[in-house]
Amino acid sequence: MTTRIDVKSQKIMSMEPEKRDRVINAAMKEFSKGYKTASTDAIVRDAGISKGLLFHYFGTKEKLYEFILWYTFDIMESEYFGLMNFEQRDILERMWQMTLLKMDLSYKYPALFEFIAAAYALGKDDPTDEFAKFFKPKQTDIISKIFENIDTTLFKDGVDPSKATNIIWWSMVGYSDLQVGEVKKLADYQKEYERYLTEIKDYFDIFRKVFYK
Amino acid sequence: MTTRIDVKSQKIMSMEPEKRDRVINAAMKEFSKGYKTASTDAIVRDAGISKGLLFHYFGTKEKLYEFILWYTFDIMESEYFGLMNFEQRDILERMWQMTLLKMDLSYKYPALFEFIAAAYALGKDDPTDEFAKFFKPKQTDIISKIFENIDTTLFKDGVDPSKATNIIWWSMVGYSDLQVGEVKKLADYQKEYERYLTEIKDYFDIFRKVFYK
Amino acid sequence: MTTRIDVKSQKIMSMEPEKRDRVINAAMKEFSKGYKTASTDAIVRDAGISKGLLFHYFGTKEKLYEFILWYTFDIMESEYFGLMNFEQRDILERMWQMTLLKMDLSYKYPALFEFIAAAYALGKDDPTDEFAKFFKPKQTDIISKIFENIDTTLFKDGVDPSKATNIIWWSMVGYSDLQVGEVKKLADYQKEYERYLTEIKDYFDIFRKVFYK
Amino acid sequence: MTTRIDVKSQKIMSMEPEKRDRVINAAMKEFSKGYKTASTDAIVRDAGISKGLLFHYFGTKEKLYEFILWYTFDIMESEYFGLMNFEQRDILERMWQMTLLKMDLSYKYPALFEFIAAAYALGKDDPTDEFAKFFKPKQTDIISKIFENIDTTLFKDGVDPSKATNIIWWSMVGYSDLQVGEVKKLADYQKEYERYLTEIKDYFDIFRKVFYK
DNA sequence: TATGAATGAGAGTTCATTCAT
DNA sequence: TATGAATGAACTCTCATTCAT
Repeated sequence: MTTRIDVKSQKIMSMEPEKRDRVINAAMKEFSKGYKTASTDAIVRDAGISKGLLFHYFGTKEKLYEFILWYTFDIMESEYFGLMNFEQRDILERMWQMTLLKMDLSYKYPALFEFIAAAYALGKDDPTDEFAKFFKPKQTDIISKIFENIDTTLFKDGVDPSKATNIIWWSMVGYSDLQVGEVKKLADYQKEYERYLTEIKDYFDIFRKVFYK
Repeated sequence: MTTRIDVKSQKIMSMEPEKRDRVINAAMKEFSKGYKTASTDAIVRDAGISKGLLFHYFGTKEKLYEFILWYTFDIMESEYFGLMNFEQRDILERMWQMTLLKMDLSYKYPALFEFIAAAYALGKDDPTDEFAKFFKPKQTDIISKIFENIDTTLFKDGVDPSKATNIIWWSMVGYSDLQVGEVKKLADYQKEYERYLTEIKDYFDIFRKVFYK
Repeated sequence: MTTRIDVKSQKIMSMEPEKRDRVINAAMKEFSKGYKTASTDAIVRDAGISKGLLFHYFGTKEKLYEFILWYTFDIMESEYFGLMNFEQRDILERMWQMTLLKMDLSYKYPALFEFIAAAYALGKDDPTDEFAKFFKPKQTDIISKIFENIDTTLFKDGVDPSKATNIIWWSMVGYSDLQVGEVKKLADYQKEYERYLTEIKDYFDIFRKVFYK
Repeated sequence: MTTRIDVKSQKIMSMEPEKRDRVINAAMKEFSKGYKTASTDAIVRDAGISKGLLFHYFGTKEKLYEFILWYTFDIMESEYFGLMNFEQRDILERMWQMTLLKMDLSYKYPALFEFIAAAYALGKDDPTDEFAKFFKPKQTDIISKIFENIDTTLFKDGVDPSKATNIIWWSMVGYSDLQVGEVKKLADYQKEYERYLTEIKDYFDIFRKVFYK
């Protein structure tokens, strides 16, 4: 299937929400190891449900994976890109928003970005190639929207705004990857939240200074 | 085992070089999917050897993986970091060197950087956790060496050289990831080589303009 | 491992008893061919279970073998040596008891003594060498207990009781080996039970006549 | 095949005798572990020849095993049973001869009796069932010849000569098994030779005393 | 819904056997 | 003869999936 799944209409949605969240988080965490490496046994153990129930709701491991993929995508749309204010034409302000939203999401779905990273790194591991066929381009669309309609007049003359924007983006990604590596437990994260924020702000200050008029 | 393997003294080294390269490249390519997903059947098919021979030389899938890990590391040491001129204290020049070296390596070992990326992304998938225990820190050491003893006087006042350096690094990584995604066949690569080089040079020009005095 | 396994606490003990017995008897029978020759396929076919289930309960062929080894040992302790009356100081009476107990065991576990014989003959085939390390010496201890504290005054003067005892023991073993070779099916065994008993009694009569005062 | 092999006319006999003996002894030793467990690699390593050569001479592992089986049988016929003096009607004298012959054979072919014991214990392991079909009955024939035409008048009245003979036989077997277990190295064997002989003589003295008039 | 014992196709691994040299 | 690298069928073991309860 290449078509997008309607996450809301899936069987799993009839499951009691608290239990459902356990399943989704367990699956997200386990699939961060890659599709094949992920064990359905580990998922049910972590979620505290039986093997049979998992398959009652999802049918196959592949469908479960697909569900998590689109569920993740929905979250990204509604709680990440959807919350962004694209009226803001200052790309640095726009990205600062993103940073805040991303940090909130990391807090809410601890395995979210690790899962997405694994899904990216392992396009070939994706059995249906669903990710490559639809997800990746879609993600790219959204990302390009981030770069659309920005106020290029803010940039110094002689600085290509598109390349400068890439640099800003890659730096955010790079910093964020560092963080993902460091952050393992929620507790740590809470303690470090402020420190991370300050540090990111420093980078934005640099960008403002060197790229902007 | 946490100890480094002496790649040169492995059984496989007694194999006829042309065949050996086929095996190594096939394994590198297949393991880019992640350890578990990689199929020994696919490796032997791709390398044009029998199942038995693969296991005659490597014993287990895990040992084969470990070999590729350290083989990769050796390449990186001798043909990447080892060839860098650390006398060059201008960080932009230093990174320009790296870029050229990296492009040559991509050309020689088509699956090299994809394999490394997968090994990074899937630390948990690494059965021996060899990568986490030794490889990653070692890589980090090398990377930090890249940032050592650079000429900070070249930077504009008010630009933190360490953060600026990070930005340059992340941008290179980001650009390189884009490329890895695009480049699939050797033919394409050769055609695009010049274009990539020009584009990277543009980024370096920007960095020089905005970060340097 | 050299340590003894607690047979009662093994996973297999949670299996439904009737099925468990089928598995144990099938394994005992198959391992009578020697560890390597024994096929897990044959065991599951004979026991009427699936491949997966066997490995669910035992993990590896080796652990299954080890289990059977110690299970056998437990039987021998509790249903053979444990039931002997060592108060009886007349060695011929003592061995007569043993003979009866052994015949009952053969009846209950058809492959028991064949398995033990194979385990003895193939110490080198024992992958863990468990048998050599612990089982054999232990068996020897028990056997020596059989020869302890016997009433040597019953023997004629000029007959070394220790050597006479050895002769009795070896004769029992020899006769028993003959029987094991002959007995294949339970049906036969039942028919022949009485005949065997009478014949053994004849040998004991001889021993009594020639060795005792 | 159920037919006996003519050992002398086998391809291997054209091999240089010294090398041939190395092969035969290595095979005998290795097959003492049982047919399946025995490794052709171990045999060629031990014999100091190449894999190819072994298969050049024997074709298959099974044929090698069969050869060793019949070679063993030939030895037993020509250097054991063939050397016995069946004119001697005193069963104790007859068995004393056997003991001496057997000890000499153990000395000459260190793995001979271990191999035979394994072949006996593992009739089922014998892939062709050659042993069960022909070898075992033949052996039994020879053994029964040992018990034929003996002077029963030497036995005390009231002692069944046939049963007494069995007792003597089983005792010899039992003692011999003990020895096989103990004797591992040739050096040891030489040292212990005299001691073994004396001990066996003691047993024969007992038999003479208790069974004979 | 909910369980988890049971299944079997598929993957890794071994080793007798072949064959180019 | 003699070699040993190479082969592939057969074996052990794994894990997504099913199904009786």
